[in-house]
Amino acid sequence: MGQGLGQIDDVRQPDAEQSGQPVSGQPAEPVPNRATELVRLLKLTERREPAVIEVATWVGLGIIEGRLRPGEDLNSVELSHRFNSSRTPVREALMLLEQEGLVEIRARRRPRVAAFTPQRVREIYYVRGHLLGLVGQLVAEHASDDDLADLRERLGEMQERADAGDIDGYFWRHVALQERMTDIGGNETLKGILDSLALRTLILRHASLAQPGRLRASVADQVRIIEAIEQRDGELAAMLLLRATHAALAAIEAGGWSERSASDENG
Amino acid sequence: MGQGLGQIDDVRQPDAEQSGQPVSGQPAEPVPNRATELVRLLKLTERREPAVIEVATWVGLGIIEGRLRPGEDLNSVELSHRFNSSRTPVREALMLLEQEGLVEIRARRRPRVAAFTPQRVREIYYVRGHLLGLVGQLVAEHASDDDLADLRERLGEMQERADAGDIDGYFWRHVALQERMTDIGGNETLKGILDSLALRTLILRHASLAQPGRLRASVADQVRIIEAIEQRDGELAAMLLLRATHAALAAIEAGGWSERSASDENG
DNA sequence: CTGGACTGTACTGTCGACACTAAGCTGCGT
DNA sequence: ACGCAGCTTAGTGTCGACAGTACAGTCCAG
Repeated sequence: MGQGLGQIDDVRQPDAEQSGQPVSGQPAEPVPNRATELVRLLKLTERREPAVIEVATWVGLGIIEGRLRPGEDLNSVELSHRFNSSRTPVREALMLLEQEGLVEIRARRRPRVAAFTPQRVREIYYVRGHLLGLVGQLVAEHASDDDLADLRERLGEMQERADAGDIDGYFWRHVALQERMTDIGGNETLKGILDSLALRTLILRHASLAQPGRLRASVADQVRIIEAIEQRDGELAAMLLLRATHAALAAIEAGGWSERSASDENG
Repeated sequence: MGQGLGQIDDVRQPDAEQSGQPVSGQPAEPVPNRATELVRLLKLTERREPAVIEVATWVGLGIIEGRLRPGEDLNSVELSHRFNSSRTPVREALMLLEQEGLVEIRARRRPRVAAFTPQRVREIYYVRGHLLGLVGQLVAEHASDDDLADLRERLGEMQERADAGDIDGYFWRHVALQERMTDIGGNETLKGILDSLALRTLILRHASLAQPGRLRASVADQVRIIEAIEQRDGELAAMLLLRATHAALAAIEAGGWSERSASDENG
Protein backbone atom coordinates (compact mmCIF):
# COMPACT_ATOMS: atom_id res chain seq x y z
CA MET A 1 0.00 0.00 0.00
CA GLY A 2 2.85 2.35 0.77
CA GLN A 3 4.02 1.46 -2.71
CA GLY A 4 1.80 3.51 -4.91
CA LEU A 5 1.49 6.99 -3.54
CA GLY A 6 3.45 6.45 -0.40
CA GLN A 7 6.03 9.10 -0.98
CA ILE A 8 3.63 11.81 -0.03
CA ASP A 9 1.68 10.08 2.67
CA ASP A 10 2.40 12.85 5.10
CA VAL A 11 0.24 15.30 3.19
CA ARG A 12 -3.21 15.02 4.61
CA GLN A 13 -5.21 17.69 2.81
CA PRO A 14 -3.35 17.47 -0.42
CA ASP A 15 -4.07 20.61 -2.34
CA ALA A 16 -4.54 23.27 0.27
CA GLU A 17 -1.49 25.39 1.07
CA GLN A 18 0.39 23.86 -1.83
CA SER A 19 0.69 26.82 -4.09
CA GLY A 20 0.77 29.46 -1.43
CA GLN A 21 -2.70 30.55 -2.41
CA PRO A 22 -5.86 29.16 -0.91
CA VAL A 23 -7.69 26.80 -3.20
CA SER A 24 -11.07 27.28 -1.57
CA GLY A 25 -13.24 29.89 -3.21
CA GLN A 26 -12.70 31.28 -6.67
CA PRO A 27 -9.18 32.57 -7.17
CA ALA A 28 -10.18 35.40 -9.44
CA GLU A 29 -6.67 36.76 -9.73
CA PRO A 30 -5.04 36.62 -13.13
CA VAL A 31 -1.70 35.72 -11.62
CA PRO A 32 -0.84 32.39 -13.20
CA ASN A 33 -0.03 29.81 -10.61
CA ARG A 34 0.18 26.13 -11.16
CA ALA A 35 -3.25 25.15 -9.92
CA THR A 36 -5.25 27.83 -11.74
CA GLU A 37 -3.47 27.19 -15.01
CA LEU A 38 -3.98 23.48 -14.77
CA VAL A 39 -7.65 23.91 -14.00
CA ARG A 40 -7.92 26.14 -17.03
CA LEU A 41 -6.10 23.69 -19.24
CA LEU A 42 -8.23 20.83 -18.06
CA LYS A 43 -11.34 22.92 -18.70
CA LEU A 44 -12.56 21.80 -15.32
CA THR A 45 -14.46 24.84 -14.16
CA GLU A 46 -18.19 24.71 -14.64
CA ARG A 47 -17.82 21.32 -16.10
CA ARG A 48 -17.31 19.16 -13.05
CA GLU A 49 -18.04 18.87 -9.39
CA PRO A 50 -15.59 20.30 -6.87
CA ALA A 51 -14.61 16.85 -5.67
CA VAL A 52 -13.58 15.79 -9.15
CA ILE A 53 -11.72 19.03 -9.76
CA GLU A 54 -9.80 18.62 -6.54
CA VAL A 55 -8.61 15.14 -7.37
CA ALA A 56 -7.85 15.90 -11.00
CA THR A 57 -5.85 18.98 -10.08
CA TRP A 58 -3.84 17.22 -7.44
CA VAL A 59 -3.04 14.20 -9.55
CA GLY A 60 -2.44 16.28 -12.65
CA LEU A 61 -0.06 18.63 -10.86
CA GLY A 62 1.62 15.66 -9.28
CA ILE A 63 2.31 14.15 -12.67
CA ILE A 64 3.47 17.40 -14.22
CA GLU A 65 5.76 18.26 -11.35
CA GLY A 66 7.18 14.78 -11.21
CA ARG A 67 5.87 14.01 -7.74
CA LEU A 68 4.09 11.08 -9.35
CA ARG A 69 6.46 9.15 -11.56
CA PRO A 70 5.63 7.67 -14.98
CA GLY A 71 4.31 4.16 -14.65
CA GLU A 72 3.31 4.62 -11.06
CA ASP A 73 0.00 3.10 -9.98
CA LEU A 74 -2.88 5.44 -9.29
CA ASN A 75 -4.88 3.39 -6.87
CA SER A 76 -8.42 4.72 -6.81
CA VAL A 77 -9.07 3.36 -3.32
CA GLU A 78 -6.09 5.13 -1.86
CA LEU A 79 -6.90 8.34 -3.69
CA SER A 80 -10.47 8.25 -2.44
CA HIS A 81 -9.22 7.88 1.14
CA ARG A 82 -6.82 10.70 0.64
CA PHE A 83 -9.63 12.99 -0.40
CA ASN A 84 -12.24 11.63 1.99
CA SER A 85 -14.51 10.69 -0.83
CA SER A 86 -15.68 7.58 -2.58
CA ARG A 87 -14.10 6.06 -5.64
CA THR A 88 -16.67 7.47 -8.04
CA PRO A 89 -15.32 11.02 -8.29
CA VAL A 90 -11.78 9.68 -8.26
CA ARG A 91 -12.53 7.47 -11.22
CA GLU A 92 -14.05 10.40 -13.03
CA ALA A 93 -11.00 12.55 -12.37
CA LEU A 94 -8.69 9.84 -13.61
CA MET A 95 -10.75 9.48 -16.76
CA LEU A 96 -10.41 13.18 -17.40
CA LEU A 97 -6.66 12.94 -17.04
CA GLU A 98 -6.62 9.91 -19.27
CA GLN A 99 -8.25 11.88 -22.05
CA GLU A 100 -5.52 14.46 -21.65
CA GLY A 101 -2.90 11.80 -21.98
CA LEU A 102 -1.56 12.11 -18.46
CA VAL A 103 -2.97 8.81 -17.19
CA GLU A 104 -3.31 5.40 -18.79
CA ILE A 105 -6.40 3.38 -18.04
CA ARG A 106 -6.93 -0.17 -19.22
CA ALA A 107 -9.97 -2.17 -18.29
CA ARG A 108 -9.63 -4.05 -15.01
CA ARG A 109 -6.12 -2.80 -14.54
CA ARG A 110 -4.87 -0.14 -12.24
CA PRO A 111 -4.62 3.29 -13.75
CA ARG A 112 -1.04 4.41 -14.13
CA VAL A 113 0.77 7.63 -14.72
CA ALA A 114 1.36 7.76 -18.46
CA ALA A 115 4.88 7.12 -19.68
CA PHE A 116 6.01 8.86 -22.81
CA THR A 117 8.36 7.21 -25.20
CA PRO A 118 10.86 9.50 -26.93
CA GLN A 119 9.03 8.68 -30.12
CA ARG A 120 5.77 9.93 -28.68
CA VAL A 121 7.37 13.11 -27.47
CA ARG A 122 8.70 13.83 -30.93
CA GLU A 123 5.24 13.22 -32.34
CA ILE A 124 3.67 15.63 -29.92
CA TYR A 125 6.17 18.37 -30.69
CA TYR A 126 5.79 17.81 -34.40
CA VAL A 127 2.06 18.35 -34.26
CA ARG A 128 2.32 21.05 -31.66
CA GLY A 129 4.77 23.05 -33.70
CA HIS A 130 2.52 23.11 -36.73
CA LEU A 131 -0.59 23.91 -34.74
CA LEU A 132 1.16 26.71 -32.91
CA GLY A 133 2.10 27.97 -36.35
CA LEU A 134 -1.58 28.11 -37.25
CA VAL A 135 -2.26 29.96 -34.02
CA GLY A 136 0.50 32.43 -34.82
CA GLN A 137 -1.04 33.18 -38.18
CA LEU A 138 -4.48 33.60 -36.67
CA VAL A 139 -3.19 35.85 -33.91
CA ALA A 140 -1.29 38.02 -36.38
CA GLU A 141 -4.53 38.45 -38.30
CA HIS A 142 -7.01 38.80 -35.45
CA ALA A 143 -5.22 40.48 -32.56
CA SER A 144 -6.59 43.88 -31.53
CA ASP A 145 -4.28 46.58 -30.26
CA ASP A 146 -5.37 45.75 -26.73
CA ASP A 147 -4.45 42.14 -27.34
CA LEU A 148 -1.04 43.16 -28.55
CA ALA A 149 -0.53 45.35 -25.50
CA ASP A 150 -1.53 42.44 -23.30
CA LEU A 151 0.92 40.13 -25.02
CA ARG A 152 3.65 42.72 -24.64
CA GLU A 153 2.95 43.08 -20.97
CA ARG A 154 3.07 39.35 -20.44
CA LEU A 155 6.30 39.19 -22.34
CA GLY A 156 7.74 41.86 -20.07
CA GLU A 157 6.79 39.89 -16.99
CA MET A 158 8.34 36.78 -18.48
CA GLN A 159 11.56 38.64 -19.16
CA GLU A 160 11.64 39.79 -15.55
CA ARG A 161 11.22 36.23 -14.34
CA ALA A 162 13.84 34.99 -16.71
CA ASP A 163 16.31 37.64 -15.56
CA ALA A 164 15.59 36.68 -11.99
CA GLY A 165 16.24 33.05 -12.85
CA ASP A 166 12.76 32.15 -11.64
CA ILE A 167 12.16 29.07 -13.76
CA ASP A 168 8.83 28.20 -12.21
CA GLY A 169 7.48 31.71 -12.53
CA TYR A 170 8.63 31.95 -16.15
CA PHE A 171 7.32 28.51 -16.94
CA TRP A 172 3.75 29.09 -15.88
CA ARG A 173 3.67 32.55 -17.40
CA HIS A 174 4.85 30.98 -20.62
CA VAL A 175 2.02 28.50 -20.43
CA ALA A 176 -0.40 31.34 -19.76
CA LEU A 177 0.98 33.32 -22.69
CA GLN A 178 0.34 30.51 -25.13
CA GLU A 179 -3.10 30.02 -23.64
CA ARG A 180 -3.74 33.72 -24.24
CA MET A 181 -2.52 33.48 -27.81
CA THR A 182 -4.81 30.58 -28.56
CA ASP A 183 -7.63 32.68 -27.11
CA ILE A 184 -6.84 35.57 -29.41
CA GLY A 185 -6.58 33.18 -32.33
CA GLY A 186 -10.29 32.68 -31.88
CA ASN A 187 -10.37 29.05 -32.91
CA GLU A 188 -11.78 27.16 -29.94
CA THR A 189 -11.15 23.79 -31.51
CA LEU A 190 -7.53 24.57 -32.14
CA LYS A 191 -7.24 25.90 -28.61
CA GLY A 192 -8.66 22.74 -27.17
CA ILE A 193 -6.23 20.54 -29.05
CA LEU A 194 -3.26 22.67 -28.11
CA ASP A 195 -4.33 22.70 -24.47
CA SER A 196 -4.42 18.95 -24.52
CA LEU A 197 -1.00 18.73 -26.11
CA ALA A 198 0.29 21.36 -23.72
CA LEU A 199 -0.68 19.22 -20.77
CA ARG A 200 1.27 16.28 -22.10
CA THR A 201 4.36 18.36 -22.57
CA LEU A 202 4.26 20.33 -19.35
CA ILE A 203 6.44 17.75 -17.68
CA LEU A 204 9.06 18.04 -20.36
CA ARG A 205 8.87 21.75 -20.91
CA HIS A 206 9.63 22.29 -17.27
CA ALA A 207 12.68 20.07 -17.48
CA SER A 208 13.70 21.70 -20.73
CA LEU A 209 13.64 25.19 -19.25
CA ALA A 210 15.74 24.10 -16.33
CA GLN A 211 18.67 23.57 -18.66
CA PRO A 212 21.44 26.15 -18.66
CA GLY A 213 20.92 28.85 -21.24
CA ARG A 214 17.54 27.49 -22.26
CA LEU A 215 15.60 30.12 -20.35
CA ARG A 216 17.43 32.90 -22.14
CA ALA A 217 16.94 31.28 -25.54
CA SER A 218 13.26 30.80 -24.87
CA VAL A 219 12.80 34.45 -24.00
CA ALA A 220 14.57 35.49 -27.17
CA ASP A 221 12.27 33.24 -29.20
CA GLN A 222 9.19 34.69 -27.57
CA VAL A 223 10.35 38.23 -28.25
CA ARG A 224 10.80 37.49 -31.93
CA ILE A 225 7.42 35.83 -32.13
CA ILE A 226 5.61 38.73 -30.52
CA GLU A 227 7.42 41.14 -32.78
CA ALA A 228 6.34 39.24 -35.86
CA ILE A 229 2.77 39.30 -34.59
CA GLU A 230 2.94 43.03 -33.94
CA GLN A 231 4.08 43.48 -37.51
CA ARG A 232 1.13 41.39 -38.59
CA ASP A 233 3.46 38.98 -40.30
CA GLY A 234 1.53 35.78 -39.83
CA GLU A 235 3.82 33.62 -41.91
CA LEU A 236 6.88 34.72 -40.01
CA ALA A 237 5.13 34.21 -36.68
CA ALA A 238 4.12 30.74 -37.76
CA MET A 239 7.63 29.84 -38.78
CA LEU A 240 9.12 31.25 -35.61
CA LEU A 241 6.66 29.30 -33.50
CA LEU A 242 7.47 26.12 -35.38
CA ARG A 243 11.18 26.78 -34.93
CA ALA A 244 10.79 27.61 -31.24
CA THR A 245 8.90 24.37 -30.74
CA HIS A 246 11.64 22.42 -32.47
CA ALA A 247 14.22 24.18 -30.33
CA ALA A 248 12.34 23.18 -27.20
CA LEU A 249 12.27 19.59 -28.37
CA ALA A 250 15.96 19.70 -29.14
CA ALA A 251 16.63 21.02 -25.66
CA ILE A 252 14.64 18.18 -24.17
CA GLU A 253 16.45 15.58 -26.21
CA ALA A 254 19.82 17.16 -25.48
CA GLY A 255 18.92 17.01 -21.81
CA GLY A 256 19.16 13.26 -21.96
CA TRP A 257 15.51 12.78 -21.16
CA SER A 258 15.08 10.28 -23.95
CA GLU A 259 17.90 8.05 -22.72
CA ARG A 260 16.67 8.10 -19.18
CA SER A 261 13.13 7.19 -20.07
CA ALA A 262 13.95 4.85 -22.92
CA SER A 263 15.26 2.36 -20.41
CA ASP A 264 12.14 2.69 -18.29
CA GLU A 265 9.52 2.75 -20.94
CA ASN A 266 8.78 -0.95 -20.92
CA GLY A 267 9.02 -1.34 -17.18
CA MET B 1 -39.95 10.23 -20.26
CA GLY B 2 -40.96 9.64 -23.85
CA GLN B 3 -39.44 13.01 -24.44
CA GLY B 4 -35.74 12.29 -24.41
CA LEU B 5 -35.09 9.09 -26.24
CA GLY B 6 -38.66 8.15 -26.92
CA GLN B 7 -38.42 8.03 -30.67
CA ILE B 8 -36.67 4.72 -30.53
CA ASP B 9 -38.42 3.16 -27.58
CA ASP B 10 -39.41 0.17 -29.63
CA VAL B 11 -35.83 -1.02 -29.93
CA ARG B 12 -35.23 -3.26 -26.99
CA GLN B 13 -31.72 -4.59 -27.52
CA PRO B 14 -30.37 -1.54 -29.17
CA ASP B 15 -27.18 -2.51 -30.91
CA ALA B 16 -27.72 -6.07 -31.93
CA GLU B 17 -28.94 -6.62 -35.47
CA GLN B 18 -28.43 -2.99 -36.29
CA SER B 19 -25.62 -3.23 -38.73
CA GLY B 20 -26.49 -6.61 -40.10
CA GLN B 21 -23.50 -8.11 -38.37
CA PRO B 22 -23.52 -9.56 -34.89
CA VAL B 23 -21.88 -7.33 -32.33
CA SER B 24 -21.08 -10.10 -29.90
CA GLY B 25 -17.64 -11.54 -30.24
CA GLN B 26 -14.78 -9.94 -32.11
CA PRO B 27 -15.74 -8.92 -35.62
CA ALA B 28 -12.35 -9.60 -37.09
CA GLU B 29 -13.42 -8.78 -40.62
CA PRO B 30 -11.86 -5.74 -42.19
CA VAL B 31 -15.12 -4.74 -43.80
CA PRO B 32 -15.83 -1.29 -42.47
CA ASN B 33 -19.25 -1.02 -41.01
CA ARG B 34 -20.55 1.71 -38.82
CA ALA B 35 -20.13 0.04 -35.48
CA THR B 36 -16.63 -1.29 -35.98
CA GLU B 37 -15.37 2.01 -37.34
CA LEU B 38 -16.87 3.95 -34.48
CA VAL B 39 -15.37 1.59 -31.94
CA ARG B 40 -12.02 2.09 -33.60
CA LEU B 41 -12.38 5.82 -33.66
CA LEU B 42 -13.38 5.93 -30.04
CA LYS B 43 -10.42 3.74 -29.19
CA LEU B 44 -12.78 1.68 -27.09
CA THR B 45 -11.34 -1.77 -27.51
CA GLU B 46 -9.11 -2.99 -24.73
CA ARG B 47 -9.69 0.24 -22.99
CA ARG B 48 -13.16 -0.21 -21.54
CA GLU B 49 -15.62 -2.75 -20.34
CA PRO B 50 -18.13 -4.23 -22.75
CA ALA B 51 -21.02 -2.47 -21.05
CA VAL B 52 -19.42 0.90 -21.59
CA ILE B 53 -18.53 0.09 -25.18
CA GLU B 54 -22.09 -0.94 -25.91
CA VAL B 55 -23.58 2.28 -24.62
CA ALA B 56 -20.94 4.51 -26.16
CA THR B 57 -21.33 2.86 -29.54
CA TRP B 58 -25.08 3.09 -29.54
CA VAL B 59 -25.22 6.68 -28.43
CA GLY B 60 -22.33 7.69 -30.65
CA LEU B 61 -23.87 6.08 -33.70
CA GLY B 62 -27.19 7.63 -32.79
CA ILE B 63 -25.67 11.06 -32.78
CA ILE B 64 -23.73 10.55 -35.99
CA GLU B 65 -26.66 9.16 -37.86
CA GLY B 66 -29.01 11.82 -36.62
CA ARG B 67 -31.23 9.46 -34.67
CA LEU B 68 -30.38 11.57 -31.64
CA ARG B 69 -30.79 15.24 -32.42
CA PRO B 70 -28.47 18.03 -31.29
CA GLY B 71 -29.53 19.44 -27.97
CA GLU B 72 -31.49 16.35 -27.05
CA ASP B 73 -31.26 15.16 -23.46
CA LEU B 74 -29.28 12.02 -22.78
CA ASN B 75 -30.94 10.82 -19.64
CA SER B 76 -28.60 8.44 -17.88
CA VAL B 77 -31.42 6.70 -16.03
CA GLU B 78 -33.27 5.95 -19.21
CA LEU B 79 -30.13 4.79 -20.96
CA SER B 80 -29.27 2.49 -18.08
CA HIS B 81 -32.73 0.92 -18.27
CA ARG B 82 -32.37 0.53 -21.97
CA PHE B 83 -29.16 -1.40 -21.55
CA ASN B 84 -30.16 -3.27 -18.39
CA SER B 85 -27.31 -1.80 -16.46
CA SER B 86 -26.76 0.77 -13.79
CA ARG B 87 -25.95 4.40 -14.37
CA THR B 88 -22.25 3.99 -13.71
CA PRO B 89 -21.24 2.53 -17.07
CA VAL B 90 -23.64 4.87 -18.82
CA ARG B 91 -22.02 7.87 -17.21
CA GLU B 92 -18.64 6.58 -18.24
CA ALA B 93 -19.75 6.13 -21.83
CA LEU B 94 -21.18 9.63 -21.93
CA MET B 95 -17.95 11.03 -20.55
CA LEU B 96 -16.06 9.29 -23.32
CA LEU B 97 -18.34 10.82 -25.91
CA GLU B 98 -18.02 14.18 -24.25
CA GLN B 99 -14.27 14.09 -24.69
CA GLU B 100 -14.85 13.42 -28.36
CA GLY B 101 -17.10 16.41 -28.60
CA LEU B 102 -20.27 14.47 -29.34
CA VAL B 103 -21.91 15.06 -25.97
CA GLU B 104 -22.01 18.09 -23.70
CA ILE B 105 -21.84 17.52 -19.97
CA ARG B 106 -22.20 20.27 -17.41
CA ALA B 107 -22.20 19.59 -13.71
CA ARG B 108 -25.63 18.74 -12.29
CA ARG B 109 -27.24 19.17 -15.65
CA ARG B 110 -28.45 16.57 -18.03
CA PRO B 111 -25.99 15.53 -20.65
CA ARG B 112 -27.07 16.60 -24.11
CA VAL B 113 -26.17 15.80 -27.64
CA ALA B 114 -23.63 18.43 -28.65
CA ALA B 115 -24.83 21.13 -31.00
CA PHE B 116 -22.33 22.60 -33.42
CA THR B 117 -22.49 26.20 -34.40
CA PRO B 118 -21.50 26.98 -37.98
CA GLN B 119 -18.53 28.81 -36.54
CA ARG B 120 -17.40 25.68 -34.73
CA VAL B 121 -17.75 23.60 -37.85
CA ARG B 122 -15.57 25.98 -39.77
CA GLU B 123 -12.99 25.81 -37.01
CA ILE B 124 -12.95 22.04 -37.09
CA TYR B 125 -12.49 21.91 -40.82
CA TYR B 126 -9.78 24.54 -40.71
CA VAL B 127 -7.75 22.50 -38.25
CA ARG B 128 -8.64 19.23 -39.88
CA GLY B 129 -7.53 20.37 -43.27
CA HIS B 130 -4.09 21.35 -42.07
CA LEU B 131 -3.64 18.22 -40.00
CA LEU B 132 -4.69 16.02 -42.89
CA GLY B 133 -2.09 17.89 -44.86
CA LEU B 134 0.53 16.83 -42.37
CA VAL B 135 -0.72 13.27 -42.64
CA GLY B 136 -0.48 13.42 -46.40
CA GLN B 137 3.13 14.49 -46.22
CA LEU B 138 3.96 11.78 -43.74
CA VAL B 139 2.21 9.13 -45.78
CA ALA B 140 3.98 10.19 -48.95
CA GLU B 141 7.26 9.80 -47.10
CA HIS B 142 6.58 6.67 -45.08
CA ALA B 143 4.23 4.50 -47.10
CA SER B 144 5.62 1.13 -48.17
CA ASP B 145 4.64 -0.42 -51.47
CA ASP B 146 2.23 -2.68 -49.64
CA ASP B 147 0.67 0.35 -48.04
CA LEU B 148 0.23 1.97 -51.42
CA ALA B 149 -1.36 -1.17 -52.80
CA ASP B 150 -3.72 -1.23 -49.87
CA LEU B 151 -4.69 2.39 -50.40
CA ARG B 152 -5.27 1.67 -54.09
CA GLU B 153 -7.48 -1.26 -53.28
CA ARG B 154 -9.53 0.77 -50.87
CA LEU B 155 -9.85 3.52 -53.42
CA GLY B 156 -11.15 0.97 -55.91
CA GLU B 157 -13.79 -0.22 -53.50
CA MET B 158 -14.80 3.35 -52.83
CA GLN B 159 -15.17 4.00 -56.51
CA GLU B 160 -17.41 0.97 -56.84
CA ARG B 161 -19.60 2.20 -54.03
CA ALA B 162 -19.72 5.66 -55.49
CA ASP B 163 -20.72 4.30 -58.89
CA ALA B 164 -23.40 2.25 -57.23
CA GLY B 165 -24.65 5.37 -55.46
CA ASP B 166 -24.14 3.65 -52.13
CA ILE B 167 -23.57 6.70 -49.95
CA ASP B 168 -23.39 4.82 -46.71
CA GLY B 169 -20.93 2.26 -48.03
CA TYR B 170 -18.77 4.97 -49.55
CA PHE B 171 -18.96 7.08 -46.44
CA TRP B 172 -17.67 4.48 -44.01
CA ARG B 173 -15.01 3.30 -46.44
CA HIS B 174 -13.90 6.88 -46.75
CA VAL B 175 -13.64 7.10 -42.98
CA ALA B 176 -11.68 3.87 -42.94
CA LEU B 177 -9.36 5.12 -45.67
CA GLN B 178 -8.42 8.20 -43.71
CA GLU B 179 -7.98 6.07 -40.62
CA ARG B 180 -5.61 3.89 -42.63
CA MET B 181 -3.69 6.88 -43.87
CA THR B 182 -3.20 8.22 -40.37
CA ASP B 183 -1.92 4.77 -39.46
CA ILE B 184 0.61 4.81 -42.26
CA GLY B 185 1.63 8.31 -41.30
CA GLY B 186 2.99 6.74 -38.15
CA ASN B 187 2.26 9.65 -35.85
CA GLU B 188 -0.03 8.27 -33.17
CA THR B 189 -0.64 11.66 -31.64
CA LEU B 190 -1.70 13.14 -34.93
CA LYS B 191 -3.88 10.12 -35.53
CA GLY B 192 -5.59 10.55 -32.17
CA ILE B 193 -6.39 14.18 -32.82
CA LEU B 194 -7.72 13.52 -36.29
CA ASP B 195 -9.84 10.66 -35.03
CA SER B 196 -11.37 12.97 -32.51
CA LEU B 197 -12.05 15.62 -35.13
CA ALA B 198 -13.36 12.97 -37.47
CA LEU B 199 -15.98 11.95 -34.97
CA ARG B 200 -17.25 15.48 -34.66
CA THR B 201 -17.59 15.81 -38.39
CA LEU B 202 -19.08 12.45 -39.16
CA ILE B 203 -22.55 13.90 -38.84
CA LEU B 204 -21.80 16.58 -41.35
CA ARG B 205 -19.73 14.53 -43.70
CA HIS B 206 -22.57 12.15 -44.12
CA ALA B 207 -24.94 14.97 -44.95
CA SER B 208 -22.35 16.50 -47.23
CA LEU B 209 -21.94 13.33 -49.27
CA ALA B 210 -25.66 13.02 -49.70
CA GLN B 211 -25.67 16.11 -51.87
CA PRO B 212 -25.99 15.70 -55.61
CA GLY B 213 -22.64 15.48 -57.35
CA ARG B 214 -20.71 15.56 -54.09
CA LEU B 215 -20.02 11.84 -54.12
CA ARG B 216 -18.44 12.05 -57.55
CA ALA B 217 -16.35 15.08 -56.60
CA SER B 218 -15.16 13.39 -53.46
CA VAL B 219 -14.01 10.33 -55.37
CA ALA B 220 -12.11 12.51 -57.80
CA ASP B 221 -10.38 14.27 -54.91
CA GLN B 222 -9.39 10.99 -53.34
CA VAL B 223 -7.98 9.72 -56.61
CA ARG B 224 -5.79 12.77 -56.98
CA ILE B 225 -4.61 12.49 -53.39
CA ILE B 226 -3.62 8.87 -53.72
CA GLU B 227 -1.84 9.62 -56.99
CA ALA B 228 0.19 12.35 -55.35
CA ILE B 229 1.11 9.98 -52.56
CA GLU B 230 2.12 7.30 -55.04
CA GLN B 231 4.38 9.83 -56.67
CA ARG B 232 5.82 10.58 -53.23
CA ASP B 233 4.88 14.19 -53.65
CA GLY B 234 4.13 15.07 -50.04
CA GLU B 235 3.57 18.75 -50.64
CA LEU B 236 1.05 18.12 -53.36
CA ALA B 237 -0.73 15.52 -51.27
CA ALA B 238 -0.89 17.97 -48.38
CA MET B 239 -2.32 20.67 -50.54
CA LEU B 240 -4.86 18.35 -52.15
CA LEU B 241 -5.99 17.14 -48.76
CA LEU B 242 -6.37 20.71 -47.53
CA ARG B 243 -8.33 21.56 -50.64
CA ALA B 244 -10.51 18.50 -50.39
CA THR B 245 -11.31 19.38 -46.80
CA HIS B 246 -12.27 22.88 -47.81
CA ALA B 247 -14.42 21.48 -50.57
CA ALA B 248 -16.20 19.26 -48.10
CA LEU B 249 -16.85 22.23 -45.85
CA ALA B 250 -18.13 24.23 -48.75
CA ALA B 251 -20.50 21.41 -49.65
CA ILE B 252 -21.81 21.36 -46.11
CA GLU B 253 -22.35 25.08 -46.04
CA ALA B 254 -23.94 25.05 -49.45
CA GLY B 255 -26.25 22.36 -48.20
CA GLY B 256 -27.89 24.88 -45.94
CA TRP B 257 -26.79 23.11 -42.82
CA SER B 258 -25.64 26.30 -41.23
CA GLU B 259 -28.98 28.03 -41.71
CA ARG B 260 -30.91 25.11 -40.37
CA SER B 261 -28.84 24.75 -37.25
CA ALA B 262 -28.18 28.42 -36.68
CA SER B 263 -31.80 28.80 -35.71
CA ASP B 264 -31.64 25.79 -33.43
CA GLU B 265 -28.34 26.33 -31.80
CA ASN B 266 -29.58 28.27 -28.82
CA GLY B 267 -32.64 26.15 -28.30
C1' DC C 1 18.12 -23.07 -6.63
C1' DT C 2 14.58 -22.29 -10.29
C1' DG C 3 10.09 -22.58 -12.67
C1' DG C 4 5.33 -23.09 -12.44
C1' DA C 5 0.84 -23.78 -10.28
C1' DC C 6 -1.87 -22.21 -6.40
C1' DT C 7 -3.75 -19.21 -3.05
C1' DG C 8 -4.78 -14.94 -0.82
C1' DT C 9 -5.17 -10.26 -1.11
C1' DA C 10 -6.31 -6.06 -2.97
C1' DC C 11 -8.24 -3.44 -6.45
C1' DT C 12 -11.52 -2.83 -10.21
C1' DG C 13 -16.29 -2.51 -12.26
C1' DT C 14 -20.96 -2.49 -11.16
C1' DC C 15 -24.99 -1.91 -8.55
C1' DG C 16 -28.92 0.10 -5.82
C1' DA C 17 -29.75 3.61 -2.46
C1' DC C 18 -29.79 8.27 -0.94
C1' DA C 19 -29.32 13.32 -0.64
C1' DC C 20 -29.48 17.25 -3.37
C1' DT C 21 -30.70 20.05 -7.23
C1' DA C 22 -32.63 21.55 -11.82
C1' DA C 23 -36.59 21.83 -14.46
C1' DG C 24 -41.37 21.63 -15.16
C1' DC C 25 -46.01 22.56 -13.18
C1' DT C 26 -49.54 24.61 -10.46
C1' DG C 27 -51.73 28.15 -8.55
C1' DC C 28 -51.57 32.60 -6.92
C1' DG C 29 -51.37 37.64 -7.33
C1' DT C 30 -51.67 41.29 -10.41
C1' DA D 1 -54.20 36.95 -19.48
C1' DC D 2 -49.55 37.03 -17.71
C1' DG D 3 -45.59 36.59 -14.65
C1' DC D 4 -43.74 34.89 -10.51
C1' DA D 5 -43.32 31.94 -6.39
C1' DG D 6 -43.62 27.68 -4.40
C1' DC D 7 -44.12 22.89 -5.03
C1' DT D 8 -43.34 18.37 -7.41
C1' DT D 9 -40.87 15.42 -9.85
C1' DA D 10 -37.35 13.52 -12.14
C1' DG D 11 -32.37 13.16 -12.74
C1' DT D 12 -27.63 13.98 -11.10
C1' DG D 13 -23.61 13.07 -8.01
C1' DT D 14 -22.03 10.39 -4.42
C1' DC D 15 -21.67 6.59 -1.43
C1' DG D 16 -20.83 1.85 0.51
C1' DA D 17 -21.34 -2.87 -0.74
C1' DC D 18 -20.51 -6.77 -3.57
C1' DA D 19 -18.80 -9.84 -7.18
C1' DG D 20 -15.13 -10.77 -10.10
C1' DT D 21 -10.37 -10.38 -11.58
C1' DA D 22 -5.25 -9.22 -11.65
C1' DC D 23 -1.23 -9.45 -9.04
C1' DA D 24 2.06 -10.95 -5.57
C1' DG D 25 3.68 -14.03 -2.72
C1' DT D 26 3.91 -19.04 -1.41
C1' DC D 27 4.52 -23.65 -1.99
C1' DC D 28 5.94 -27.54 -4.38
C1' DA D 29 8.35 -30.26 -8.08
C1' DG D 30 12.29 -30.78 -10.50
